[in-house]
Amino acid sequence: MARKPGSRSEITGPRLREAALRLFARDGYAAVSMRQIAAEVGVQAGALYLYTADKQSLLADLMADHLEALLAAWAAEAPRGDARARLDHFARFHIRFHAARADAVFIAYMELRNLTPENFARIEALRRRYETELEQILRDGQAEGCFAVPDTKLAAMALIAMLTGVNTWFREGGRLSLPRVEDIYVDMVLKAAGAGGLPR
Amino acid sequence: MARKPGSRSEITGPRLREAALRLFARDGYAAVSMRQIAAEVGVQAGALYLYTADKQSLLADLMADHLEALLAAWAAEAPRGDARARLDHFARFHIRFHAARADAVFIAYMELRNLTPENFARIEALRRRYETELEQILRDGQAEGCFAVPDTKLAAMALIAMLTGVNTWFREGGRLSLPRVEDIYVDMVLKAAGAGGLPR
DNA sequence: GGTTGAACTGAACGGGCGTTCAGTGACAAT
DNA sequence: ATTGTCACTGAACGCCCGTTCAGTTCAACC
Repeated sequence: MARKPGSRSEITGPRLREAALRLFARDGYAAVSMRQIAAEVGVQAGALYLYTADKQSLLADLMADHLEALLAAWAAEAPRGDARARLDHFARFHIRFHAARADAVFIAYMELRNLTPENFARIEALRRRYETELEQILRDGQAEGCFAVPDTKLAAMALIAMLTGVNTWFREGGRLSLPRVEDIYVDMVLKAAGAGGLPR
Repeated sequence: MARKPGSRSEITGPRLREAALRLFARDGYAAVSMRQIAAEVGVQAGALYLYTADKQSLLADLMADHLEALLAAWAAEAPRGDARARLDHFARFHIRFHAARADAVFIAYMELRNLTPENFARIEALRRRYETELEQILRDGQAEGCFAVPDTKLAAMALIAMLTGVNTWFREGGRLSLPRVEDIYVDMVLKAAGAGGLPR
């Protein structure tokens, strides 16, 4: 037996990426073997190398794709208006987007140290572009006088850490719905920025 | 050659733990071999098993020791006074304690999935005890009427995520001193809790 | 100074790792 | 019906893994 009946690269390729994403998120990059991934795909390990150069670039590509999708999704929303409204929008967008892709988010935050220096630089640049989006909102709000933030760079990182933290505990079907969680976090984010909370 | 001159268990034991802590933090539990740790200690791999039952409990013990030290240190500070003052104190304590033990903090947050279920339960219980400390402050402040938090449980996790995020970027000798960072974060934490910021 | 036991070595165990590659069966085009 | 190529197998490569253990050497005590 060599080629499997019905096998096609447009199917196996995506399946490889899905399996790798799920397993890397669950067990960690270093703890997952190519043979495990192959078993999940339903293929022998050697066949994976038709779809990725090696294990390292499989990880790097998953991370880069996630961050590029994040930036593209944010660019597509392109909120206008005053800084307060844009910060509200950013917080909701961040929670929603990250909740929908928990595995990719987890990998993008946990597996940075398993990247080669070149791949790390590529990924880190993407992450920084996203942070800058938030920092720009904070700077604008500071200029408009509607925020009171001691340091926009620190505040940007603090708020992103807070928002991303949702992923560590949020589970669909839990005590709170996602829109309710968004409300609560938007309230805290706006207050932390000195823009008052959500109207109650 | 068998026993090394000058070797003593009171020395090798701690050295094993220090090496494991540093290497686990830098490369991740799964990516570090017992032989690497042994080389760092200056000993053959087999000798490590005089000091730890296996690799897994080496990790679990490092994490448990860290969290127990955290709880003990917080208990020792035992702040009194109104909720606002205690929240201020908590934020400063958290940043200071975590900045001083970056490696242990990193491991305690990143290596949870490498624990056996029994060890995970042990560690998770310790972490939850710490979260409860903060939540109690928030509940007290809510009762006193000096905080305005939509959900104390979520707020506790949000604030801890924000405070722990300092460790991802803070480096001694950078743009901001640690006391200055504490001030900035205390301001954001108090505001997020609805208690106004730091007086300026 | 002989004895005891703690501290450690070095080799071995069975197994899994990432990656390569010659071979092979299934499909599409002719 | 034949051909060509695509998708995949299965075995192999050299290497490293966590852990065990018989043997060796040093330090301390009597």
